[in-house]
Amino acid sequence: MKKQLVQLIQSKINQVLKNYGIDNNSAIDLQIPPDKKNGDFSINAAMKFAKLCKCPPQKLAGEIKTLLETETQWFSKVCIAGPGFINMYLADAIIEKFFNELCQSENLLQTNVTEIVPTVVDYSSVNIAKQMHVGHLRSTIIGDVLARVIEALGNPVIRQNHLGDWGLPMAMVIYKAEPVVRKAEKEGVSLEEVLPLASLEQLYKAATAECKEDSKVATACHEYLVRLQQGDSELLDLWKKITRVSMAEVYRIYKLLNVKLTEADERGESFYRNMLADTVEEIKKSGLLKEDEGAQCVFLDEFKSKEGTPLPVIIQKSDGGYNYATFDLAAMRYRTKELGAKRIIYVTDARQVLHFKQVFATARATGILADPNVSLEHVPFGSILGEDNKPLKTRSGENVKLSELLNEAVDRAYAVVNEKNPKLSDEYKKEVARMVGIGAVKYADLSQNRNNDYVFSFDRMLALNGNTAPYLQYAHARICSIFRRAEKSIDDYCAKAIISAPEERELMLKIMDLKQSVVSVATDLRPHVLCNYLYELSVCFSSFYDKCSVMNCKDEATKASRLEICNMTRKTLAFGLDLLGIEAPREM
RNA sequence: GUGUCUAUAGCUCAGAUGGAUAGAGCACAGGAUUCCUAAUCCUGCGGUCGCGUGUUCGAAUCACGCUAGACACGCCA
Repeated sequence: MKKQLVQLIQSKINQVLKNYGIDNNSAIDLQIPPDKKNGDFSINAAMKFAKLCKCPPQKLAGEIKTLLETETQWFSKVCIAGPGFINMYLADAIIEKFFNELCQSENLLQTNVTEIVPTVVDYSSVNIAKQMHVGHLRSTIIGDVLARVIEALGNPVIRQNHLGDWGLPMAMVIYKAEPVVRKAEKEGVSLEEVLPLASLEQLYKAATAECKEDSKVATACHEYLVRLQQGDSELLDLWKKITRVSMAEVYRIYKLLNVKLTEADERGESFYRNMLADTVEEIKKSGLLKEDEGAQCVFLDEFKSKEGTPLPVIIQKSDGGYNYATFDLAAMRYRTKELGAKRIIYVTDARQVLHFKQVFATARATGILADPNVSLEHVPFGSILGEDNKPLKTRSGENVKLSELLNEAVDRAYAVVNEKNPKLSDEYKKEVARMVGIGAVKYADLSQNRNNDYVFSFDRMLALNGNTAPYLQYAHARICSIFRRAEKSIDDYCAKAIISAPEERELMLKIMDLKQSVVSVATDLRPHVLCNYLYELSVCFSSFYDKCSVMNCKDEATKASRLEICNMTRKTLAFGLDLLGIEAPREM
């Protein structure tokens, strides 16, 4: 509806501007006035163009208004307010018309794909032999939402999990784990049993400590690294086993989090290990590679450190090894060349902004991108803080394990479900607790502008009121409850929607506004815009629920219409929540 | 030292690309249930948009300066 409306208004404005000899090409911004009394939509074009036309904004607004008023099937009222705003009140019939069209549509987004952009989303990026902790939460869930949203708009999305699965830390773990693996093999015990991720992490920590104290261990680990890099088959075999054991646990958490990453998306650092030398060669061809203090570096003018000294991007270390910049460059080359990416999105914490600025600039300057027009976008996010406003840690100063945090959320959610709806079966309560608890953690994160740090609080995220997952889920469950009462199938209900109350009208308009927020998330990569929309939708629904009874509605046509409005609300909510990777129970 | 980000109601936060009287939730005060889940709804209270200068018909939003905080700045990722 909005698209047609914009076109209509645009043509009217252009008609007026033509009289002033102005050819307008800029798009108008159709706004929703903050106060509903000022209409359904408003434009400020008269003020914008007043200067160009050398004409007072009020006069210009009047001329536009006169033209708009002729469109009686669209508007019930058009008026001028304030310094020259044009406020438009839609006719109920036009809302009904477009709403019913949406009801018939297969796709809630009514996408007509014009431009397909193959997109790589690089997120989660867990490390092998380390348990997931809070630090992994944001990348994992924000990246997952972005991938889902961009995909929903019709673009092919390639998820990439850039695992930390190579280098010295891995050599150290292999060094320590080798005897354990051998023993298990001899005894025929499953590796996951004797060497779960937690104990792998212990081995890594032990190795780090030993390397510091004992230079023999450090040397041994370094030898393992060299053997690994040379492709020693025994060590590669161990490496592979450790990776699988480690990732098995990660996938348990992905599943709990409802995150779509799979083994097919794994492209860790190890994947690029044989492309690094080539990448360096390619960079060398650009003539930008310079040796400095023994390391191979690229210096770019836009990056200066203190006192204006140049800031390098280190491509190859003085010992011949590579570090993360080179892996990222090799990955960019692979993604543009082999995966055909036109857009690459990196979801990492805000501390890496400089790194990505440098790596992006290096990639463009050295010409290693197969497609120089590829859009490279870093999506930074702030930290999760504890009550003390410092990065969230346990009392002993350790990182908080993600599995423990999620378990606590589910436990707390269970307590609430148990209190609020004790009649449910225990099995179902557990199911609801999982959806609500996990949903709450995810929603609390996603609903915040990702740029900022936020303080983690179970109490706030599990609140039943306000902008929280349980509030949205409750709205969804209430709708399902109505359909159970009405004994109608919620999955294929269909009726004509008509407006008989202001709450219905507002809810219908809100439902039709879904696409705008989804498009905004795909463009600006800020999931909280969608959260905000879903919250407002739920508020509209709750208000409707209160004022417009469905079951006690005597008029059959109105009742059927309200059921349809409920149906569309539920579909929209469920769809939006699914884009956020959050499940919505039908009863809670 | 240089750079990036942040500062909006008592608290937690929306308001990017300039527009109407700056919005929500929590908290606080009051009200609503013979009726679909009250896990709800409605009303009220609450603001020098960190400070200052500038640009503009118009600034929370843009520019410059200042203050406070977080983070980053060569061989970790």
